[in-house]
Amino acid sequence: MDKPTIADVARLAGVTKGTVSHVYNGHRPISAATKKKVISAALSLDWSPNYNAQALAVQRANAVGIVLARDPSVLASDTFFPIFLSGVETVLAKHGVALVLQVVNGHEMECEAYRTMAQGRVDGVIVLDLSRNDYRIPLLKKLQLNAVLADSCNSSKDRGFSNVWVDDRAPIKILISHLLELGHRRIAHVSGPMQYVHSYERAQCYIETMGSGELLRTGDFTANSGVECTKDLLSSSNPPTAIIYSNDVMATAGLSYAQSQGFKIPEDLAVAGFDDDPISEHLNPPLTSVYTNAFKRGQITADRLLAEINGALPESVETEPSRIRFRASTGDR
Amino acid sequence: MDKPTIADVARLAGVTKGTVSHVYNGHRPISAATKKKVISAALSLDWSPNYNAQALAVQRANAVGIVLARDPSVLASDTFFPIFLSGVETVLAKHGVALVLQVVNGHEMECEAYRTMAQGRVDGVIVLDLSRNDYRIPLLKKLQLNAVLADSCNSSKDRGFSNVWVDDRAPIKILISHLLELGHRRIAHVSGPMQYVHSYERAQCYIETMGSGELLRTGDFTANSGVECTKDLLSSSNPPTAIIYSNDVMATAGLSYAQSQGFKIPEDLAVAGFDDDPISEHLNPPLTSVYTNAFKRGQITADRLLAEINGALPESVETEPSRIRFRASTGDR
DNA sequence: AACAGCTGCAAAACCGTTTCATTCGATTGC
DNA sequence: GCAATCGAATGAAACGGTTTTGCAGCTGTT
Repeated sequence: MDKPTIADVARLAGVTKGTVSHVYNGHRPISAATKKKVISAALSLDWSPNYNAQALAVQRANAVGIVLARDPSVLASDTFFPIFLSGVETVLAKHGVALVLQVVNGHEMECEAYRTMAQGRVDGVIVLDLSRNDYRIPLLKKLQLNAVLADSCNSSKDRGFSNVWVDDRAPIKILISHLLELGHRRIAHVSGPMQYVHSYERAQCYIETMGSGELLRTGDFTANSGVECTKDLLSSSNPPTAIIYSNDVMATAGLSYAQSQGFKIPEDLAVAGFDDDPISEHLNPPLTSVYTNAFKRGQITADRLLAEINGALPESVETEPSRIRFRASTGDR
Repeated sequence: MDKPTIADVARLAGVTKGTVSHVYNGHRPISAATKKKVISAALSLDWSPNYNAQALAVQRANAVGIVLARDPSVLASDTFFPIFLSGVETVLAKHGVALVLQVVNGHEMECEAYRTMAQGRVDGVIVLDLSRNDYRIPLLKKLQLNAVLADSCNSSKDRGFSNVWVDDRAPIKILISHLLELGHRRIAHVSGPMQYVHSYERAQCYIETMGSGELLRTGDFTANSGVECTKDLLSSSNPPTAIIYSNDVMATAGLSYAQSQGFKIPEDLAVAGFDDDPISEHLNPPLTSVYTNAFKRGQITADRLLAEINGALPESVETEPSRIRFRASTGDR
């Protein structure tokens, strides 16, 4: 009734545990005859190697971790993460590696999560939502944990970790110049929290390109903050004619608010988002957004992490540039 | 430089490994003096027990699993799951239990995922997206895996697993009677795939309450299918004046499509969704939807699973009934 | 003073697998 | 025909903890 062990298989096959092990991992040549005996014994007992024992013996968990420090409602409206995750999983599945996911709130719990992961639970972690001067970097180094950072610029030269980055400035520049061509002069930006590298890079690029931060508002990626920032911008004495939001949830909420106040989109106000939520092209009007290829980034990130776990050196790799999906909310198509 | 082991701690404290172990798990009384020695030794070495070794010894992984068989884009637009997950994690974190998540595509990979989880990687699983006559139920029984099902009706009397269920019929009934009161007579329903219990229950209740399935269309929870079903319904010779969708993504896409065709919402068409996506109340018009309290359901589900892992018997528990958030898309507020 | 009953720790066995040094037997080369 | 070689299997020692057993040294009772 109890789960059979390798010893049971060995006994039934008339060989030793070591031989059974070698049959299954191919680290030593085994004669065809014994191989057959062992396999049929294992099959008849319905045996498969115990994960924890294996992990203990080879000192490898065959798992990687992701720690998310996010509020549930922010988590819910982020469409980047689940698609990124799918990409990660396609790669992990191919190598029989599991993903352990921890959603935490607060600095304390976050550190704790990394710490327990470092106790042999995972072989490495993927670090998302990178902050400028992220405190996790020294922590991870101290824990001697393999890690790959998902970054928004090539800032990790000397950090000793791999990073898989995408240029978050380029799409902002393109969006702005496109809006300028359409005749817009007062272009606003609703950013995410500035501690995040992605929010910061986008906002910084916006300021540099526009030459001013007058029409910059800082949101927090929630629908609520999208509405609040929009309200603030539109009620000013010299309101913008276009707003670029740092994600689609804020853009959608802002757009809907503007509509409810009688603004015609895009005639009175052009709107663009970021991350291209699958729903965005089905809104009314369809929302212009930046497609960041989250799936592929997930795959590349996982690939790098596995490589590093297998001994490769840290490396900085740039992923495919984001592309802009121009739609009716900016007057396109 | 290498990670310290329990033996290092024992040596430094001048005791044996067993004593160190007892200090940390309290299975035997230890004198205050030794306890102090051991703890200070552990602290100075920065030791903490190795996860795999512990798991092997106590035959418990201290982890639970979730396998999701979903297409990335469906995963991305599902807001139920991330919030449910947050609820699960709050409970797990409190008990130091990790979550291993596997996103798979296809029956084959799904079985494989459950199988590897059963090899000691997790102590139990949470089963989502239950199908009628779900093939996973016999599989899980065969694998002798603890499991809690997230169900949409109390159908699991004799299945031998705990289920945490919510009545998905009640909100449909309320929605329909509300729409009837508002004068609607032709009320349509866009469901999810009928193999899922939740989709089936909602659709079945819809048919029973309306007395006909004439205005029932089957979608797949994607924005695209929301548009297609809506197009089909609105282009019929006797179109509905109200549509209830089985999730908010389809509802939002359908609503936007109707608007783009010149329908005024809610005057020409009333629209309601399901699951109350955080963005829904910020749409234009705000979307009436069914709030299912995913966070709490996650907590309750995790609690049951942990109880069962600790020896409790399977049990069927009904969670707090869903409540309807009436908003302008149905002419409320 | 003898004996039972505690208490607190040491020692050893165990969890299920991998790995490493070794042995055994069959070939091969000279 | 004998040493050297080689492939295949063995047995024991890790891996890093937990749990059980056993023993020494007290305490307290009669």
